[in-house]
Amino acid sequence: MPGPHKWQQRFRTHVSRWTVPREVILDLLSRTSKHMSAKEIYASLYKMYPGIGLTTIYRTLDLLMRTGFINKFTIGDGQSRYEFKSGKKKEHHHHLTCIKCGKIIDYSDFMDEELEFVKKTEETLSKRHNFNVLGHNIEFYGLCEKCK
Amino acid sequence: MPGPHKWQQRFRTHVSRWTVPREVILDLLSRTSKHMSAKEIYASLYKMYPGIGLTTIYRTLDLLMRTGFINKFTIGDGQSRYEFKSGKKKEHHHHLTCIKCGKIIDYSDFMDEELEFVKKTEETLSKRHNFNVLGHNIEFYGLCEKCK
DNA sequence: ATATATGCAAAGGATTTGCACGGTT
DNA sequence: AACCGTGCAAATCCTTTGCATATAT
Repeated sequence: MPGPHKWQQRFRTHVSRWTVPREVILDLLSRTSKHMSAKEIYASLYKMYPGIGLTTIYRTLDLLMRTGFINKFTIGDGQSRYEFKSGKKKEHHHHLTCIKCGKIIDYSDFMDEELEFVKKTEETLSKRHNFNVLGHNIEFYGLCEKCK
Repeated sequence: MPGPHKWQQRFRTHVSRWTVPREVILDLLSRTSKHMSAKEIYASLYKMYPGIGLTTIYRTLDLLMRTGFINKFTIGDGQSRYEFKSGKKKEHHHHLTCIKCGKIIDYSDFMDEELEFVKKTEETLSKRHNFNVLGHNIEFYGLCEKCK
């Protein structure tokens, strides 16, 4: 078990045990800007941490999503993808996906209007439906330059 | 093969052959307000049209999505869901999902702001990335009243 | 010491593919 | 007649579950 870590505190208060798999998975996601699938995370971690199991990755990702550390989304290619929720406005983005070749483009323009729209919607949905809103996914899809 | 149908024309110009499975699937989706999965569509059609295959349903849904008749989306329970794109403002909606029990709430409020936001985003994304934007999915997720 | 997390193997499901037959144009 | 669409069965692929072991607190 590595030494003290920046998330350990927050993690303990929300969840429970701070373990190596949980640290390395969260650490990996916080460092990449990619939308990683469970398999990709597995492949990436295997180098540093052979012996880690895919099952643990799925379980940890689910836990991290439920506790608000990461976002989960699906973009039609059959596998779920995950990304770190940084909280920094800069790093927040949405997706534009090609339904033919699977290409994903991140965009983070219009954030001022979008942010306002999203915030307002979240608040109202929370109240109206008594939901604890944890996150959102906004996706536009279509055919990219090459595929259309 | 049923008689002439309201979509036949539009379908032919965009796609190709007008067949029974294609008609019944599109017809079913146009009549329901549910977010149906392939399996549910299969079960629903089986009564009227025994002998239809699940494979055909998947292939037809994919075709209908690619040609802009329906929307496809996923909400975390592992299966894709489909809904008719009516074009009518009233019927347009987005989703609020509980990540624990899987409950889906449709909401169609804020449509004026949202519509403007969506339209503007679509236009800009189309230009900037040279995309043919076919649709969008906006989802908020969290814990519902019972699960939080 | 005790409750929780992990890893492996197997199970479960959704979706896709190959191929011969049938239906549209 | 030619080509496209369909249906079945098998194959794939992602994700979840059962259970014995290892680990955090």
